[in-house]
Amino acid sequence: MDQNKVISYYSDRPKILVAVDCIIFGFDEGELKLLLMKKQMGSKIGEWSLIGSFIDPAEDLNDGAKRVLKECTGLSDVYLEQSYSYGIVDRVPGDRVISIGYYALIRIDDHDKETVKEFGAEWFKFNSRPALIFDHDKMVSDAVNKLKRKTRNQSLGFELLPEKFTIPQLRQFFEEIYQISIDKRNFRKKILYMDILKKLEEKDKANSKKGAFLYSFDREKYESNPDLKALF
Amino acid sequence: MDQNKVISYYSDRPKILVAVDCIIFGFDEGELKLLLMKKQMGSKIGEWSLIGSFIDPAEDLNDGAKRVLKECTGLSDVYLEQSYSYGIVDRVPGDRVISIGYYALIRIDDHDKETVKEFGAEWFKFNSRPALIFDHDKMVSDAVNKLKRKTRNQSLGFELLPEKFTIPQLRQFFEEIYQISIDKRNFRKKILYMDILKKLEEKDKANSKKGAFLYSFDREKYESNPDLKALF
DNA sequence: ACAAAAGTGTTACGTGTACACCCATGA
DNA sequence: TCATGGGTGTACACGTAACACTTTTGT
Repeated sequence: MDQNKVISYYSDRPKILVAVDCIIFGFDEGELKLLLMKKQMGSKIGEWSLIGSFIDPAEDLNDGAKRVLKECTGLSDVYLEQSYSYGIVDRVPGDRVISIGYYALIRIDDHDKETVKEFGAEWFKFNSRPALIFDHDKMVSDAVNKLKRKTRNQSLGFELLPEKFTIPQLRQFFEEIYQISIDKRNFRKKILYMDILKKLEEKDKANSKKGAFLYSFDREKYESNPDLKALF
Repeated sequence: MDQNKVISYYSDRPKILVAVDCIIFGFDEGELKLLLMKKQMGSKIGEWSLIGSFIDPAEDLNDGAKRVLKECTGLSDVYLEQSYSYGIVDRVPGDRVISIGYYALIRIDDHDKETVKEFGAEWFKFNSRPALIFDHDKMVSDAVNKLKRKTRNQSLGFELLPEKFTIPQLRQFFEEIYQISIDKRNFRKKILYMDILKKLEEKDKANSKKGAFLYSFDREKYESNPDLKALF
């Protein structure tokens, strides 16, 4: 028996269309945002949808999601994670398409606004986004739930914020994601106690005359103490 | 424009084989167990593998996973949840197969031992399971991580335990899943305080002369207080 | 009578939460 | 000088963790 030869055993089995859809989050002007586009082909042309693509048989799932992200934002080094797979037979009318959802977190400042525009994509405030085609609304809500869990247990929030941010900004970020209000004294106390922020010498005076000190996320310190559980 | 007609738009796109693989957990004799089978077709015949199947284009993903579970255990009303999707191009040598992992929790007492035997499946202690084919070991470790998280935040443990169980058994269950030891006084105090267990009049004398009272999970009470976070 | 597991309470400590005032600055 | 957001400290309540002895009963 030739154990090392690689043969196809399943070439006769029925195959299925596989797609990835990206739930792309951003954070800007104190609000959670979502990148969407108008559907340009197939059914439901002109309606709003997540940004996705079919997967080529020669392409890894993850690579497919990265490709989509690169195509529509120009970015390639962003936080990207698989969220959930959607496999109801008639989720896309007329074709059997399984879709794997990926959610991405990007700093809105960083990305290439031209690419987005050319691509026909648009940023929406999360709380006033349009209804989406197919099961994409479900995909979004699943992804935002993962985002909530992850921003709480891991350092994920920092992927959405700019490199330099103030503590009030960071607090606002959590307040927005969770739709709650957080005591500013306790928040500052805890986040500084965690010792995962680097205080910079600069101040950001965009929001007040006094100005708030800027901080940056200290990834090294974080690695040795990855527990953000009790922030609020 | 005929908006209601359902047409196939993507029939020319390349398709991919899609499979589901089930990570089936049980709990018995104080130990976490895993149901595995010897591969019977394709490559790697005779090596241990998760129990899976290809998905038919006319079958929902979830239904495929349910079908697999029914075929190998005879059970259809069990806890079953999607865990993660695996899509590296060469994960299965010779064919492009995307696999969606599902993990199931079953009460070992309940299931049909004959069906399992006929199917060629076998229960392994989690800690002394054999190496698995392809990326199935990764699938198992991803699933057990989800299991840990879920048994902590939700009531999931009760899906693995028998209908009636003692408090020492329940504690042993958590100790096994997390590989830690838990103070029995504190554990009892907390779990009873949560008020999600019904105390029965029977005792289980299997493990001691004195006997331990049996309890059952009170799903109704749980629904109104689904917070198990602080058990240990 | 003894071995083996079940069952029970109290205390010390740390963490979370609530809360009000001063500071710096630009207009 | 005043309006605005930034920044600070303390007291109390609560939950967690540590810990040792008694009870029951089959052999």
